[in-house]
Amino acid sequence: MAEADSRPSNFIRQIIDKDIQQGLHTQIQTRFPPEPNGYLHLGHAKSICLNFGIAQEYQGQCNLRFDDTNPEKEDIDYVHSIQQDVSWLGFQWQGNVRYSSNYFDELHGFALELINKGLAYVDFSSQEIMRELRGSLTRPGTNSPYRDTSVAENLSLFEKMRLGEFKEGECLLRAKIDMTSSFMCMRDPALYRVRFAHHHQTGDKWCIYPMYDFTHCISDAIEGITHSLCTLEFQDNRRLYDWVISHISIQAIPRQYEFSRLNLEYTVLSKRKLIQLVEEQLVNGWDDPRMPTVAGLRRRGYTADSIREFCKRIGVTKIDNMVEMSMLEACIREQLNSEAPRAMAVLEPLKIVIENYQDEPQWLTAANHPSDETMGTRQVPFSKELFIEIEDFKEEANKKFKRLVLGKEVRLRNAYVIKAERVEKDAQGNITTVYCSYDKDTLGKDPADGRKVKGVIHWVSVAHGQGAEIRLYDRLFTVPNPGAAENLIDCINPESLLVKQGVVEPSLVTVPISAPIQFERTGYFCKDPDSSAQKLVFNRTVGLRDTWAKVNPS
RNA sequence: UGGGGUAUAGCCAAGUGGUAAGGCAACGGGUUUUGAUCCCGUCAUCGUUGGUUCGAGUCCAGCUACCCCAGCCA
Repeated sequence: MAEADSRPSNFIRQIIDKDIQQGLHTQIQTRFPPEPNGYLHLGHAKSICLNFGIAQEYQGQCNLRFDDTNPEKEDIDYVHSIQQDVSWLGFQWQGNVRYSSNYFDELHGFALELINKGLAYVDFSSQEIMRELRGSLTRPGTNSPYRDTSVAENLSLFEKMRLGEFKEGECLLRAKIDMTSSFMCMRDPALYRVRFAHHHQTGDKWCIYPMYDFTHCISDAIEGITHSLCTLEFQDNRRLYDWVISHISIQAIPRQYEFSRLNLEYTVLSKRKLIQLVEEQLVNGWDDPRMPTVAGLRRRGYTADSIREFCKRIGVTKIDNMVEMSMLEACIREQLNSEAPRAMAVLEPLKIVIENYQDEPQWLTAANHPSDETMGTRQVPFSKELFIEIEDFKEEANKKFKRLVLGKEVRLRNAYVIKAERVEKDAQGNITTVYCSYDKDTLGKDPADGRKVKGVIHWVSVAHGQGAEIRLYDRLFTVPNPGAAENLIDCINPESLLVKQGVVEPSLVTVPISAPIQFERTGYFCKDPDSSAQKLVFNRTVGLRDTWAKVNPS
């Protein structure tokens, strides 16, 4: 892939350039901070490419940090899959994997500092009361009756929280900021809540867990993060991020910058909705090839290169966006066009018999790539009985149809020119066999008499072909923006997965799992992990660009 | 009706006061034993109104549209 790329330009890099120019930093430090509550998807890939990409470019470092402050939603399986996906995408984090939970002791200490400064208090208001006192977007909030509890009392209360003396929901630690702020997140936000939950990293050590807004900025500061990059919905939270950092005793001053999250047509990129798809079994797990997850795309046949290229092409801005699927597809097609060896496979077989071919089967030589000779050749068996695609034959057709037509000629890819002589049909009138003749002087050359053969079709020898299950994927949803729909299930595309029982040339039996391959005239495929010695299974990664389908929709 | 943000082509996106990059898509044409690839060509005055300036996508003001915020989620 064209990696000889010019350095991407975006507003974040411009900020960093300026910071460096002003001598603010000697080294750039970023972080990728997923919550381990699901698999990584393309939206995360965008963030990963941004954060790790910036670190690479500026000779800095990027940390991988699990933002694991909510044990009820998180799971160790996710921390494993996330590490695997980041590595697969081609990035290496600095040192060990970090966890926000690594800092629970320090976080606790900073909470005590805020209490001691009279900037945090324990509130026993019910959730309903608290919501009422918070006010609304246009109406200021009202101070809680617990707001003026003494420091000593708060210290004691918070310690009791930590010791498990209060029930979940009974109380929480809040920052004392401003109940009239126009930033809702500044109206005395929660800092710690009580949760008697087992944590995948800290076990049962804690029964109080810090909130995101309190944790993230401090974790950034502890790790020496210089530029903390997140998505647009955290813009308001930046005020709280800065407030926390400036009211505790910590040296580093990380700065938060926000960019717009990725939206892709005909899919969803929200962890909540992806979890729904998996849990309600609308797809076959997180790595279902229809999923926009890194695991799903990988199984589908997308390469890490192509995903990185995609992230480069979509850019980084603060503009709400909806990227077309064609952008993603162009990235994988570009790479696979140059790298995938070619082969022949018939998805919906129709038998043809070449009546004047009386020889034994012969092995023809076929190029593995039309323009890259270094990819070599392979042998393809040719015999009297072959399979071609059902859609590649018509009894009659206009001249625009460049395939096999009764009484006309067509080129068999890598082989001879044949002519359809007659058809055989079953009782229902379906064509069962097409009888043909071949021109034995057309192997590797045009007919000597100068007649032109317009079309080329692919084929597989009946006797040598191997049966294969071929899975064709289409968009998961029927609407461009399923995320905006009332009900996700209503817009699931019932034809997002079509299974064909096809036949493939023998060379495909031995291709490794997940290696890319182009089925000529059909698309790019890869062998699925479901394949076994008894059963071949191929996934279609993406079809070939098809201008014929556009002028001739079936 | 409060606050925070954003508006450049069908989509993504450069542009940082000097006369609108690039990619995707689309549409023409050429090559082709993949209706693929490849090659050539076509495709915008910058949400809107006004102002400043010799000169405005870039600066200023008003207007409009869209997104985010009232979790003990992140």
